[in-house]
Amino acid sequence: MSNMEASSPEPRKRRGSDKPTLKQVAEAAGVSPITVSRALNTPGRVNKETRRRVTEAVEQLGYVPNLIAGSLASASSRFIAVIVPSLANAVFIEVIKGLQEAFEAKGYQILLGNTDYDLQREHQLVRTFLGWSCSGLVIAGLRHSKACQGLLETWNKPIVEMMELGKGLDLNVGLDHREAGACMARHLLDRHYRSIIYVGACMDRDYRANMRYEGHKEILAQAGLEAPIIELDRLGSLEAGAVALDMVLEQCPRTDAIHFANDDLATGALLHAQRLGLGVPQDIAIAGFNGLPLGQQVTPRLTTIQSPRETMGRLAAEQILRRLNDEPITDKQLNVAFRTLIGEST
Amino acid sequence: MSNMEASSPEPRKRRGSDKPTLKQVAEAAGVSPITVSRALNTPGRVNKETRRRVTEAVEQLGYVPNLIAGSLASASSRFIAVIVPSLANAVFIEVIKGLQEAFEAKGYQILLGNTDYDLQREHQLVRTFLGWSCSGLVIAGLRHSKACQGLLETWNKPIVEMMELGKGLDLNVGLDHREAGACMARHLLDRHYRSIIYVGACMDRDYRANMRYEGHKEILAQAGLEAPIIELDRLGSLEAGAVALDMVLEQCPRTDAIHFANDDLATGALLHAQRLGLGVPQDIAIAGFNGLPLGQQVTPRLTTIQSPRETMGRLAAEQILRRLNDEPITDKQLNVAFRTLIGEST
DNA sequence: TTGTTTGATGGTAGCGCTACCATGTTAGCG
DNA sequence: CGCTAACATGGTAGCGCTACCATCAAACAA
Repeated sequence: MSNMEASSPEPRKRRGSDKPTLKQVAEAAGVSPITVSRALNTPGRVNKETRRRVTEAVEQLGYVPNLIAGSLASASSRFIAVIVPSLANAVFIEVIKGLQEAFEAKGYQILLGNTDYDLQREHQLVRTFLGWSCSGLVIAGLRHSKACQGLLETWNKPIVEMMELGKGLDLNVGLDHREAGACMARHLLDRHYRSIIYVGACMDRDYRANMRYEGHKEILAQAGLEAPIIELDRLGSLEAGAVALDMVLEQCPRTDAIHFANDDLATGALLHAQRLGLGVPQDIAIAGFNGLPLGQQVTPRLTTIQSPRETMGRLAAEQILRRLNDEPITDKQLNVAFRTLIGEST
Repeated sequence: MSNMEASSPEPRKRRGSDKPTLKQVAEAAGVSPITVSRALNTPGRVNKETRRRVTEAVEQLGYVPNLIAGSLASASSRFIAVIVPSLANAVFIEVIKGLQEAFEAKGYQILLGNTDYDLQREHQLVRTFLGWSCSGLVIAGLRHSKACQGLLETWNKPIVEMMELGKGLDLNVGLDHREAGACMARHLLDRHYRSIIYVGACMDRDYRANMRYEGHKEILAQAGLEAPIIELDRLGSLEAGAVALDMVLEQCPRTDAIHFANDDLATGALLHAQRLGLGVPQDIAIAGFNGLPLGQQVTPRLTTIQSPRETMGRLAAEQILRRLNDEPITDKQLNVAFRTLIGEST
């Protein structure tokens, strides 16, 4: 009567947690698993009474749907990959906020990746995120490594490249950095500054700051002026701005205006000028880029360019969502407008 | 010869993308799928030559592992859920940075959720994240809705509740807000301020600010002083700080010191005082909480309390990682030290 | 020799869910 | 009354991967 397998009465100890599954909910509710699935995902397609029984069973068992299994079966995960070069920069944080709000409202979950301005790391992140069957991808910048570019080209889901303007892989939401730099340069010339220096931080990596410098340089050239530049080899911060001011005062004492690559640097310099007893703008004028709240609260208020950060995030999200819902996209390339904020610092 | 099924020669059009799978890599490399899996996940367990053939096939096919399938099969996802009340606050951003760096280095991916200080939303996020089979959870605060608490209690993976100190569900990393508030109150008394007002923002939601107020109140009471408080009904910001200063000047003109719930408010007030031509600290002293860089760059420097934000994130991550690696945990409750930064604003 | 360990590989059987098709039931229509 | 459409539900067959066990050869000890 006993057989050879008697020593192993249970089929086999398997992996997996002991959490209730859809099947158990189905049994408890007296329906088939597929009906439970429908009751949870497309309630409209299920009879009201059945739905009630299902929700009851869910509550009673404390069932939490296994989203991983669902994603595998449906080959889509409601993840949106977001890849930015830095979290230290308030600009990206605000863009992310815009993205987060727009996507969360539609039930998408953001997977956040941070490249630290390293294209190798960017490629790695893209690979990983593709592995999660993301529904879409938002990435900062138009420049990627060749391998990464190839990976993205064959990926047939919506992609937004943001922050800068240009023709990219798929969708694009950005602002014209060259024009922004030119704009501020024009303003400084209008105010009769003639010895203008540009100060940036890590511009080999933050190449968008370099694009602004190009615009700046072009305008100065048209006015027959040189466009000297100082590059710091540390990321922008208030402290770095203070250091930069010292460098300018020492190396180019006749400078009458500094065009900073961002508000952190500019505000740091402005506060440092106060400590040094320098008048802004009488002794030296200071301009920034981004329009962070900070710059608008110091005295004198910082002249800067308001970049629409949350808006950029929101627009990027809307473009992706439009694609995902098969809605028409009128313009694959969105030029987000910026605004010049004239403070008293110039 | 023909049969009834002839009209459907192919088995059936199935879902799923056309991306290469592990199986195809295995065929290309002339090994079994399981060997490919091992070659990718535990290269040490595979012969060197076999490994080479596999990597070659991977490269050639452009294979990207489907992490969703892997997670389902292994019932673990290398996701870490991180739930914070707000992304608008620089404090949480820095904590997240600390978490991100520590987890990313070990190959974990953060799933970020934002409750907007809403316990209902928190519960919803926890449910969703549990559905992703996260390996661990980091959540801000010790207070959760009852349902959420229940869900977490039965979840047998590492949890860190952070930001505040106390006995929680599992692990805890935080600072003693009551003591921090007391500390600053003592400092203000030392400096002979006697008419001290506390100013907070949305303290029903930001209850940790309230804990600091409790500490503040206790110290003042010991000195026989009242502890008046003004609560703003908007979140902390530079602008809100300016508004708050106006309120204090109007409602309690004899105030000689303001203890703000955070640096944003305090710095906003400080800058506004300058605009009004008020001397800080001669006319009014100002103190904050957090030790954000901003407050250390204004003149006078802000007196504040340095909360170890990135450290808190890093420590939280380390606790989780220790659990995940079955390393011993000496203390389930970590009290992160804070430091009083005395500026010239008091 | 025989037994035991180690190293490399493979086969089987799911993980928990949803896409796809099929079925039955009721309503609507000429 | 037959025919179609709409609704409600169920069965089957995977999604792409890994846990678990088994196998087989080579190495080594007794």
